[in-house]
Amino acid sequence: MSALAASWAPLSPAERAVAIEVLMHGPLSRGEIAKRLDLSAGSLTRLTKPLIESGLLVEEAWPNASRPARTGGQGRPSQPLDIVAESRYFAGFKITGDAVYGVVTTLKSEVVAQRTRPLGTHDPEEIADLLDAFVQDFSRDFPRLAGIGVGVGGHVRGRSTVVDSAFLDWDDVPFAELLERRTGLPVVVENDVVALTEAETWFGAGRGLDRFVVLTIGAGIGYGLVIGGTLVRGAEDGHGLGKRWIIDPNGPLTPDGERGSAVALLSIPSIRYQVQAALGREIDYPGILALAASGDPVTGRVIDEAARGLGILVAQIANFAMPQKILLAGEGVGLVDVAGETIQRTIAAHRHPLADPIDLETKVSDFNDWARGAAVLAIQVLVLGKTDG
Amino acid sequence: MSALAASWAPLSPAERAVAIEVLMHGPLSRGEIAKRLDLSAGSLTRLTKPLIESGLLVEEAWPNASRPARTGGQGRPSQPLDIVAESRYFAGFKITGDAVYGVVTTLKSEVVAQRTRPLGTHDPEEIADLLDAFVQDFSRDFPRLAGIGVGVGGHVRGRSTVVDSAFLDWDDVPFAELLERRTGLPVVVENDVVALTEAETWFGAGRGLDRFVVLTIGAGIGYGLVIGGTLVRGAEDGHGLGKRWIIDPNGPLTPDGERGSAVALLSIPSIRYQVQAALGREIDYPGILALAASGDPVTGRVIDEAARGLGILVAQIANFAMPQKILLAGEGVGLVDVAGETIQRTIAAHRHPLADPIDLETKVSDFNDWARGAAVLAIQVLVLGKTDG
DNA sequence: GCCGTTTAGTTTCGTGACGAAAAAATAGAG
DNA sequence: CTCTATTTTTTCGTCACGAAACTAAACGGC
Repeated sequence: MSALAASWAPLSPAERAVAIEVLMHGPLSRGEIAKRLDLSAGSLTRLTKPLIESGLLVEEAWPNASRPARTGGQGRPSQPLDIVAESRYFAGFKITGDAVYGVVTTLKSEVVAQRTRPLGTHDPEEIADLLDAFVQDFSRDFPRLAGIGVGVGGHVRGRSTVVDSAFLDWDDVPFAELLERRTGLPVVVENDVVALTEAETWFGAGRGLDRFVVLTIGAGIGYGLVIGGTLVRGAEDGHGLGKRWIIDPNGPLTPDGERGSAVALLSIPSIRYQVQAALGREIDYPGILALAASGDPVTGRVIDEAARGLGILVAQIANFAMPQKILLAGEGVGLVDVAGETIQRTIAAHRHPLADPIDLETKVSDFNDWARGAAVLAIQVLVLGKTDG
Repeated sequence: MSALAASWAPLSPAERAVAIEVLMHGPLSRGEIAKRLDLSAGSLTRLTKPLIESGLLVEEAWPNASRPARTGGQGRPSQPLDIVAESRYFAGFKITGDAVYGVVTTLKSEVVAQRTRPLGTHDPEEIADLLDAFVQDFSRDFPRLAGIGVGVGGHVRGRSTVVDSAFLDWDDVPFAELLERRTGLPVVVENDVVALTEAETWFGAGRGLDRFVVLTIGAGIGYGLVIGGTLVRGAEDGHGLGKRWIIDPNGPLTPDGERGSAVALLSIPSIRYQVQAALGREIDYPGILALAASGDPVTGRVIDEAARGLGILVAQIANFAMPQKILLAGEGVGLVDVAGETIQRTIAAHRHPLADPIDLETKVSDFNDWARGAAVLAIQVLVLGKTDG
């Protein structure tokens, strides 16, 4: 069984399309898949056979005794196919400057285990050792680990090499190779925002949407644009777009980012920097939000400015990309709870009153969600052979 | 010959890809096309044969006596193929509220004739009659007219029906049908900005670029975004995006567009409205630009505000879409000549100093360029069977 | 309970697009 | 004139696909 599952043949383009369709849109009968992919019924018999034999798909089994209420029609009942979520497990990691976050997910991207460890070093070899230890650990519970995805803040080339990463101080580190040598498993390395956006597009808030934007607020500002269901790749991925994204030329100046940039206004370190400079003492981000919510004027001013900046950013994105949905994610979205009204008011001021309202979703995400995003990348690349990017 | 050329079989997807490759990237040998499209040499022999027989392509003939200097190599010389530009002619029209602009182009989108006529009515039937007269006229000089493209400001459905057009006061007019009935030629109707953007992507400033933006300034503001070499279509096409595009919530209020919107700041009617209100007399757009250039303070203030608005707009587009090039087109680009410095300064203020400089191209375009864009759409749809959109 | 009806899925067969490889064409070099 | 290099053509085998006939599995009417 494990040996059989291990020998998944590389999928043909048509098989891949079938697998993705089932993975993204739940159980589907052959006929339904045929309609969606514009193929003949005969082709679907042909395409699904090897996928079922290899264990990637199963015919959905009804409870032996009674079937679910028929949908009314007569005729032979359709036979929905579904992904065997547990046929393979994937490890996903998010590496920050301070810690490593690891998760194990099924093929359907459900997290079944997670673990965190602080990082005492930025040395690639040592971090690879640490991740290897994670993987060995995970392997005990999930022997059928099929691949590893790694997300880092920074620019990644060829899904394998970290070209540069400010948080880690890396420069052209072939991290996929380092980790593959240790674990013997295939490794996919990608920019963290790219990974999170892909994950949300396939399994999260952006599922099935044609146009979709992910905006992350955390140590930096991340931006992922999906058009036609596909992530738009650009040279700017992981290049600190947010540092250059000037929202207000007269805005605050902070150590990170240009004056008035998205990073300077919105990122957690910049907000802490501003508040701490004003208060004259150390305070963490949740503390700042609590202070602002309780009416503290100094903190409130900083948060208010951040909220206005976010409103402008969202309005600009909405104006240019016209996404069906904008997802705010990252560790800094608590801002929305505290200053949601200011954000909405600012958005309204920069949009036509008759323009379509923006579907703005906020997802309180932690670093494990980033790790899950990396695991989704591994699923895409390793199981389905998705190659672009 | 004419009969043969008239019977171009519909192209298969692979043939279409070959035709488009040759059309867009000049004369190419079979081997070169094979490399670009990732096909085998044998396939190229197969695919090019019917295209040559149908007269769409030719083997480039060298001057009989002497060949051009060989590229150095030995071996059988390659045989470049080229589009027969004159094998078919296309008519393109731009309909404004005041006039109809018509051109005739070759397959390579070279304009070989053009004509203008003022419009005394907005009645669809009468305008169709007028266009029919144009076509009859053009047909005398270019009997091999193969199709007609029509560009209108407004929202167009299915490349055939004008859903609404503010300038013409049309509402669900099946204009393609009206014109096809009269001329007997296939007609493609499309939003004018879409047509211009496609034309510039295929044959103009955006040729071969992956990311490209067209921003038009005229009676309104138009925005065309090309990603991955393909125009991004959205529900907003022709829906007056510029009216809602708020640049400065405290900006001027004019009859068109929302206060401080792109249209209110930049469009020709809005600029004229502002200047005329201030001067208390009628003045045309070139006159305004001349006044501003000569240092008139009243006009200068309006133009300055427009220039700053344009700078912000360009900076936002650059930040968000990261295009390799932004093309400013339309009848209102004269603004750039007069206030180029202000525009550049404003762009710089809203961009990081280290961000890649923006490749900003200005094209002084008149209505005939819009008409040419419509002809390009007809080429895409009618000859090459491009169906999306 | 048997039989038509209906819908889902399978099998068979023919077509067509493609690549691999051999062959032909066409040039320059010696 | 022959050899070699390069492009193009031809030939042939493979494979993916759709059409259509066929089988499977349900329901309802009698």
